[in-house]
Amino acid sequence: MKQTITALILQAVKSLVEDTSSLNIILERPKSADHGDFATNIAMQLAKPLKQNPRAIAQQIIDGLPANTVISKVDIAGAGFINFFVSADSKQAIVHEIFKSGAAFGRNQAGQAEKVQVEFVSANPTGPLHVGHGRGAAVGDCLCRLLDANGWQVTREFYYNDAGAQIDNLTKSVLARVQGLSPDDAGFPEDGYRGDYIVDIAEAYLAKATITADDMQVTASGDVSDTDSIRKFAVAYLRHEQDLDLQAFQIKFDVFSLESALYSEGKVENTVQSLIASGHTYELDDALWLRTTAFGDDKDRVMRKKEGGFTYFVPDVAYHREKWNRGFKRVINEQGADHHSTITRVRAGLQALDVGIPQGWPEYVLHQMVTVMRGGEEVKLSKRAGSYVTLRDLIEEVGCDATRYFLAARSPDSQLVFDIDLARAQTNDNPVYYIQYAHARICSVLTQWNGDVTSLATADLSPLQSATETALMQALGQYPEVVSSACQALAPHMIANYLKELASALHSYYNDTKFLVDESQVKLARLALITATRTVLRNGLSLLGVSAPEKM
RNA sequence: CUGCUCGUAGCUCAACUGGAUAGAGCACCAGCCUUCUAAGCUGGGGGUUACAGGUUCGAUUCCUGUCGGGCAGGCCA
Repeated sequence: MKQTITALILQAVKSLVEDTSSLNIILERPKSADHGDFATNIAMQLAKPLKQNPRAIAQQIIDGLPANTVISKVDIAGAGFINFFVSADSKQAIVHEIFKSGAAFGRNQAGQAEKVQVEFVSANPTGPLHVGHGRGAAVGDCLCRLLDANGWQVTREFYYNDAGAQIDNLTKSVLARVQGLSPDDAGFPEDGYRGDYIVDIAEAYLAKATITADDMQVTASGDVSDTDSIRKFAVAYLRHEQDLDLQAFQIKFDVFSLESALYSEGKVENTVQSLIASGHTYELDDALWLRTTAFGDDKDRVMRKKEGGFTYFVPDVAYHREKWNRGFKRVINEQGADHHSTITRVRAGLQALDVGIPQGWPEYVLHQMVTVMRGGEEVKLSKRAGSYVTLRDLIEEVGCDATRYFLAARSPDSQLVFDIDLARAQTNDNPVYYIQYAHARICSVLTQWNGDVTSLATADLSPLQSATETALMQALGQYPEVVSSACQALAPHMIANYLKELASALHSYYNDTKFLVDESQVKLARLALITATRTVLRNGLSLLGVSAPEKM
């Protein structure tokens, strides 16, 4: 529809301008129904080069429009907008189209089945997942679903930082608990993790428990001085806990990558050697530096410390080189905004490898912090103090659907306030129910009709003429565009906003019009329309990973 | 101090990436169930889009500055 009208405008403009190649005809959907179904600002764009009044140009364009059956009326409005009113037939056609495509309606092939990897969550195995991880999980998973709907071949990946200082800290903390120490006792690690889950780990360790996580199985030795066993057990224990968190959130990963594997397989050392060979490093003060300033960083960064270990961004670079070598021409990292300073460093390291990795690779989607409120006060997220809201608690309190929706329905780059009392007390007022309710209402009507839904595919739609019906059909027609632009902007929240609008159009229709009327032709047309709406609600909700219940 | 980011109704958030009279939900007021689910609908009040300039036919959106919040700025991760 949009393309058809754009082509018509282009035809008309060609009679006014010789060179149309630089012209970008923008067709948008006006907010107000008075302004038609589509509008273009092309006349205003042309006003300057043609040195004419925009409204006069608009009139010339209208006069030059080829004959067609799509447009029923054209207006000039405001400073020179051209408003197009689409004929009723053309609007109704969307219903048939949805019946034809079904679950595939809204999907496109823009990605051309190319590989894309999305890394998200990637929490350190030092504690259960909290709300902040939940936001990353919800946004990341929706991004994957969006990319899939846009024809990409998606790999979901979780990266474990299971090497380094924080794991040492975890080990020390568990060791202290195993030896019967409490955080207030002398000898408990100063920066140790104080949460109760450390006690759970210690008890399981002493009970010689066996833990299965992803691809590994670990049995505790129970030896109170065996730090190596404690380390392995603690990491496995927490990975298992995180698996359960993700399971409760209905998120599955295709690949788990381990930082420790990068070391044991020599890939970190390899990357360092490559960087040295490329000539972008130098020795200073007994340390090895990478000249990241050559790639846009504000200062050079240490790679190998004086004492010998590598700094954290070195394995990060090695890891991303691996991603590149695995054939991902497109990689998206979904992370908390507190990691933004690593972006420059990782990209600089990859550039310095001189292996043809593009400058803006990988892409990043950063989400801002989640502030948790309880009892009108902010709950500080402190892993050390052990005072924080776990993702699993949240899911148990407000449900998986509501939690996912709440965390994905907002633009990632604005801060999010998660009021636990509100989410718990007003479960029924959560916007997700508004959308699901629309779906359940449609299901209920169809159940009472008790006819063959597939037969509606060929229903005569000409009775659909009212304002609420027109508004609903227009909303349905927008869905494919929303799927496309949400993917381009890497903005899953656009889907959530769209679904709210679609649900609103359905509820208005429901209250305004009775569907199960005596007159058969009218009844079938209306049922066809709401069935098409149900399909789009389902398709949209599935992009968010939210269920579409038939009863509520 | 420097960089990134955000600032929209009392609160939580939108605004199709520069469009027309800035929209929803909570909360407040007034209506709508003998009719398909009232977890809904209709109407009303509530705004100098933090502030000051600039760019242009047109700015919540882009640029500059100021103020305010968040996050970074380790040979920590």
